[in-house]
Amino acid sequence: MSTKEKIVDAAFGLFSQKGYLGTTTKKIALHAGVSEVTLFRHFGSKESIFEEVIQSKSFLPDLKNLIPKLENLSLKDTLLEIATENIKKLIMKKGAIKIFFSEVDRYPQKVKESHNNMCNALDNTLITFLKSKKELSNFSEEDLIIITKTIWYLIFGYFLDTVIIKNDDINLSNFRKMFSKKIDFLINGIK
Amino acid sequence: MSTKEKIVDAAFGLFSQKGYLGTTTKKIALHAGVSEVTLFRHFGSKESIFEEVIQSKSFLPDLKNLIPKLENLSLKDTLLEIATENIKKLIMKKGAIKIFFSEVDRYPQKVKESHNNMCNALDNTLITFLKSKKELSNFSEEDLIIITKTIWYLIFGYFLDTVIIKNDDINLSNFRKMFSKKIDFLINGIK
DNA sequence: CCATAGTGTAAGTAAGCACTTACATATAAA
DNA sequence: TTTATATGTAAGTGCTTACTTACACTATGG
Repeated sequence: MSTKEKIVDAAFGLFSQKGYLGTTTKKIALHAGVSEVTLFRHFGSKESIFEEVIQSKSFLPDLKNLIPKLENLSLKDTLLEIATENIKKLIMKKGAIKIFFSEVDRYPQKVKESHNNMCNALDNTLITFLKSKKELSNFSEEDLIIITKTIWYLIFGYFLDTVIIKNDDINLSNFRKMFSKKIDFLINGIK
Repeated sequence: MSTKEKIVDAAFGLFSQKGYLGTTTKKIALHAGVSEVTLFRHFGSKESIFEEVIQSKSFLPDLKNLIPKLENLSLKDTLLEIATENIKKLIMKKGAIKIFFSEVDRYPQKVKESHNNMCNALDNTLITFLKSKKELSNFSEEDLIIITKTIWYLIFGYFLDTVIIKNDDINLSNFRKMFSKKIDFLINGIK
């Protein structure tokens, strides 16, 4: 791993745990296993380390790779797979998400942009996919958007509640059990 | 308003916008319209100002006041009223919620505690209420918990997405329209 | 052998921070 | 009038921070 990468990795870990202001260049250097001067020689300032971190650690969800696997599944199983895949992704990117939340006001544009990209990518892929399901063929575009948001909020709400706030680990099989029930309710209604 | 209150209010505003480390005692004093020394005479340290802020600005949702109004409504309208009431509350407490999110790692116990209290209060009131609805009499306790969480995540997810991340204002009538559809799907199913 | 690029150590700088001290002022109760 | 209480101003202390400068070391390629 190059010196630059070591620095970015260390900075990422610290920023996500302690926030931007709670992280010192000294600690970044220490965690990266380099001297503080080296850090400034590579990046010039703490600010530009942060920018590099946001750029390199932000992410787009890649539902596209998942779609082939879903062709022959029922609507319920499909949604369950999508939810599982996404919660895994969220867990992997926990650090980045924490940074986004605590630095929203420091870098409003970047955070907003990144969030919008992420959501749009997710929404579009999911909507396109839902359109192709015969069970949902009678729904309007508008309705599908609402259904998509519903599913997304269920995943995101659970993630924030459990991982970010309670800081518990997610047990994937428990998550699937829970989510499976929620989807049941959504598909069949609670009435 | 007493000097103490002025200080706590100013600190609250700044903490929620800039975070704990991003807020200086100088700025708190300035915003409160008092001198910095006065601030230390009252609280002794920045830390204890923060503690006062968390204590005085944290909140429990009070669904209880709402319940009488809900007696004669349909399940759907009931849930819609509850959601509306809660999103209003969340908006009012936006600042406190922002502080919770950005200071989770600084004060894990307090934030966790506060969050758990809030969620439990909400869950319990809502579950008790749902139990009383005849439409839901055939559901188990476990199912009702899941339904409760589903509703809560829909509200919370929307709030975070719109208010915290996008920093948009919530148009209550739009929210109700959206949420009404989501509840329709939940009650009647999407199949 | 020499030049270059990347690194380390040590020391320091200027600024900002939480917090303190000393002293003056105002108000209101005794 | 005196006294206690709450405030303000001004100055300063000690610490930490991001960032700099100067110099020495090592490895690699020509």
